[in-house]
Amino acid sequence: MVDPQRLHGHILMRTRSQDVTDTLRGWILNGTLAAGDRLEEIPLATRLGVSRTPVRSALTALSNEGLVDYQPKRGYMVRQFDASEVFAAYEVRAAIEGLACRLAAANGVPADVEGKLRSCLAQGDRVLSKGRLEAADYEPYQLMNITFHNTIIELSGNSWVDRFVSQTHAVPFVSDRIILWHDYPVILRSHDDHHRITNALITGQGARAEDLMREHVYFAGLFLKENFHMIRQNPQWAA
Amino acid sequence: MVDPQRLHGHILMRTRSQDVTDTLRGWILNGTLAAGDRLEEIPLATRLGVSRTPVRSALTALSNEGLVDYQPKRGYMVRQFDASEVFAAYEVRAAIEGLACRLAAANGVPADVEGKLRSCLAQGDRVLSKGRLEAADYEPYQLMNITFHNTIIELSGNSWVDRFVSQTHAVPFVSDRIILWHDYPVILRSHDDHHRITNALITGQGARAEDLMREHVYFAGLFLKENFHMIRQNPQWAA
DNA sequence: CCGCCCATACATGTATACATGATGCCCATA
DNA sequence: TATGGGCATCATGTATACATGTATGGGCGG
Repeated sequence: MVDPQRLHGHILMRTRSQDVTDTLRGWILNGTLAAGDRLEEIPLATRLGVSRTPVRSALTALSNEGLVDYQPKRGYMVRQFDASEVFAAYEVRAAIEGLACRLAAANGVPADVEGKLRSCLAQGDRVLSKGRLEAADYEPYQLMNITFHNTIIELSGNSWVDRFVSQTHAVPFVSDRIILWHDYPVILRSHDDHHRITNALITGQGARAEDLMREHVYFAGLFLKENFHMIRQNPQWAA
Repeated sequence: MVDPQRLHGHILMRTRSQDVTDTLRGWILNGTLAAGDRLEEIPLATRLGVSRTPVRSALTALSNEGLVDYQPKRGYMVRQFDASEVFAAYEVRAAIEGLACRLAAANGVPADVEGKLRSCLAQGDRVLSKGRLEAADYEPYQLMNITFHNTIIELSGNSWVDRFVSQTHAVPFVSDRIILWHDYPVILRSHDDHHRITNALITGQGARAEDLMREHVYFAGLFLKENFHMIRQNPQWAA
């Protein structure tokens, strides 16, 4: 991926609007701002030490991302996502990431990408070989999982796949960054999917890779749905 | 669908920012603003008779929609979509609308929705029964086609499907609004797909409906790709 | 006592002034 | 002549003042 900071030899500026957007998105995703909270421009501007302008810009952006609801002259509100909407996002993700696998298999897997995938597999194997999960393993495993999925998406060469999957990630609870740690066998099986998907990709079995990925993502959504209420109440159980 | 103009008994205001956004989007989609054109705030503001503020707001929104490229301190540019990117959008649309069919079939088709679909079929049959296409038929056929697809998307009950398909439509040339009229047999076959899809939906054949819709949309993309250069040069051939 | 209406307070929408970084020209120098 | 640095210009980023629609609360009528 091209470094988005550099282009034409210039170091692209980072504007306050972008910073504020990222900050507010973070606050929404990590729960600092709860669903239903009103987002008032002046208090936010004061809190962030900027004027209303970048705040308004950020709210517009977040509204376009779908994270906040907007009504003219009535302001912005942190959007409420219920379980069915979150699950619906996984359904779509399953279809799109399945497509990504099919395309990736058709494109063929270059040696360096194969190495990257195998490295993800090895890392997951290492973590899971202990027969249980420890807190220290959460973050590395998350990163591995993100890398694995992103690698395939990138390999698909379809920018829309990337764009839409990114959008589904920008929703509380819908993310590879969310993993439920309390059920070791589920994670074990999930990582076994990674093995089979990699195998299918490398051997050019596009349809098989697609089916595997669809189920892989779909089940993650199903599992999340079943545990949704629990997670809402105890966000620390997910990471 | 709920009337977005009304909520809580209020008639929602329309802001200049929204008007400007819609105007500029229109100018981009209909070619008034060509790919690669720089979008400068002050000239646009002058041209539209507003200040820079709503223009900036609109440009931010269009940037989030992906219609314009943005680089901090360097401004906005109408995005260039090449043939491969346009085709990539159809690939994704095919996967998502296929999913919509599967979900719709699983949900079951209420009588009124079935009536709507059958009415679309009948209208298409009527237009095509003449054995050729006349200019006067373009717009009704387009509207029928849009209605048909939207009905299924709505029936899927998955808001993300709706959202993502809408996003792919907001790209020059990727739209049910674009139909290539010069090849009657292709349209005839396309409408035959509509018949089979409806049949599959009503009889609850989710997998069949999905496969049919995937191919239906995929082929539209393929056909567009093959004729892309022609259309670029003669936009009037598409409608 | 309840409900409606209007006035006032306030948040958001818009315009504009000011700050800052990008672009391009000019000229000095190799 | 080609190249590179510095300065002027201008578009964009931000702050703030002003305009306008919304919502709350108190008073009036039923």
